Amino acid sequence: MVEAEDLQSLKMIALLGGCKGPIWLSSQSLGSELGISPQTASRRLIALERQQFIVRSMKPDGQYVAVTREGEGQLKQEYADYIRIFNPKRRQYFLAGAVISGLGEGRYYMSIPHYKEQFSKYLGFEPFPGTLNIRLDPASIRIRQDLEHIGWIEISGFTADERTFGGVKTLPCRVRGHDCAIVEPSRTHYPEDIIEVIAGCGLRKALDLNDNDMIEVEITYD
Amino acid sequence: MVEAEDLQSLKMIALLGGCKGPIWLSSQSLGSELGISPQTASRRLIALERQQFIVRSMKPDGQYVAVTREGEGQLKQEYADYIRIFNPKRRQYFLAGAVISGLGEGRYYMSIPHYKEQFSKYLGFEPFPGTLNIRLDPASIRIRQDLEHIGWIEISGFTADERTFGGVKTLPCRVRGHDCAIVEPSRTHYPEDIIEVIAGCGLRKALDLNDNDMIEVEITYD
DNA sequence: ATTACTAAAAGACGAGTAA
DNA sequence: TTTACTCGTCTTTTAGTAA
Repeated sequence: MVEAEDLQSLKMIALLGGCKGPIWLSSQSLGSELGISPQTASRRLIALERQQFIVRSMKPDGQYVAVTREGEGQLKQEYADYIRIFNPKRRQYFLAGAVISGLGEGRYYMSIPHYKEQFSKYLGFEPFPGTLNIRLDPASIRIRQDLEHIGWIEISGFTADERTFGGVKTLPCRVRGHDCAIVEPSRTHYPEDIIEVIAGCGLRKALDLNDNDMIEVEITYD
Repeated sequence: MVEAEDLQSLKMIALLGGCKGPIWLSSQSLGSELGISPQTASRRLIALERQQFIVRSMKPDGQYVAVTREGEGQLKQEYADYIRIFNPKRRQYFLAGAVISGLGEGRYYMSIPHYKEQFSKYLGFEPFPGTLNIRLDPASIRIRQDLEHIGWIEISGFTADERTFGGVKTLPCRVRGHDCAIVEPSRTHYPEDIIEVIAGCGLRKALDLNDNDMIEVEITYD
């Protein structure tokens, strides 16, 4: 495995055109590009040459430096890693958090036929009357925020008996192999560290969950 | 500017899924991925957290780690650098070498009407009767090899007076602002550290070149 | 099992120097 | 000007330890 500093130097040489042909360098010029002393830059060049990542041609007042095939291979591997990070085939996110006791609101809404029918229609399962509430781990909060911008399913509200039932949005997900969905009111603000998950069965019982158990929620879309 | 080691660790966390959600890590597991000790891995995590490139959520037996927006920004910048290295708009290569005295062969061939006409037709200039010979710097030899695989213009040979004149291939290039072309026999093997360049005028005189002067040759294509 | 500290060992850094 | 050495210093690493 190539040293992190060597990789940094090699990348800089490539950025300066070292893959397209020999570039004119001095230890000082490379050093100032990298924010290191000429001595250290010189040592980096020696190290890269010894690993055959560059070839050098010394002149009295500097040197020609070019990236070799091996050097370019290293850089391409690195490039491939970044492609893997940023261009996954299908987008997939994870949330982690602890099971908490809800306020029973979910159960109430899930008992209302209008919502029940809509969820069945869009999610492919008839929601169990009750939600699993999860307090997100701090590390998950940013992901939760990112999820706001993807394709939630909107379920409209309605008015009945002079009472207004608000719209709800839902996002299919998986929890330990079960098809589930995150649900959330469309309009009203919701605590950003809590999610409510519904499923076709009672998750608490099916997964033998107790308060404070850690659990992961997987969201996939394309 | 982010430290090279920190970047390495951050990239590994991203590869493990840290941009898609919190991942379960221990200093030991990260250390073994990176080939460093758990102590160092722990310190790296602390450093990344202090720079706000990751958020952590400690548990008794490990930790959840997720890449923050700033951390992802750093990685994207790195990604952009690699894109710049490998996806330039138009391909461009450089060769560097020293002017040497040729054997006068070029002058002979360039005086033959058949070649002269063909070069004029394909290159857009009437070649000066003479070639500039360049001994490539060792750092350029790999680029020269890469150039074998791109689009050279083939100029056919011919037979006259019971003598066979071989085919020649040529590649347009620029030398200090002058439109030129590298020429080389199509069939016979040619020393890989020497190139012959033709132009519409006598380059030696026009550029005031003497033997051993260093010169760069620019090849651009799309 | 963890994390993260302290302290000794190893290694990297840059000033100075020679070619 | 270069490159690349030596050398003293400082940083980083890892082993050991405690929580």
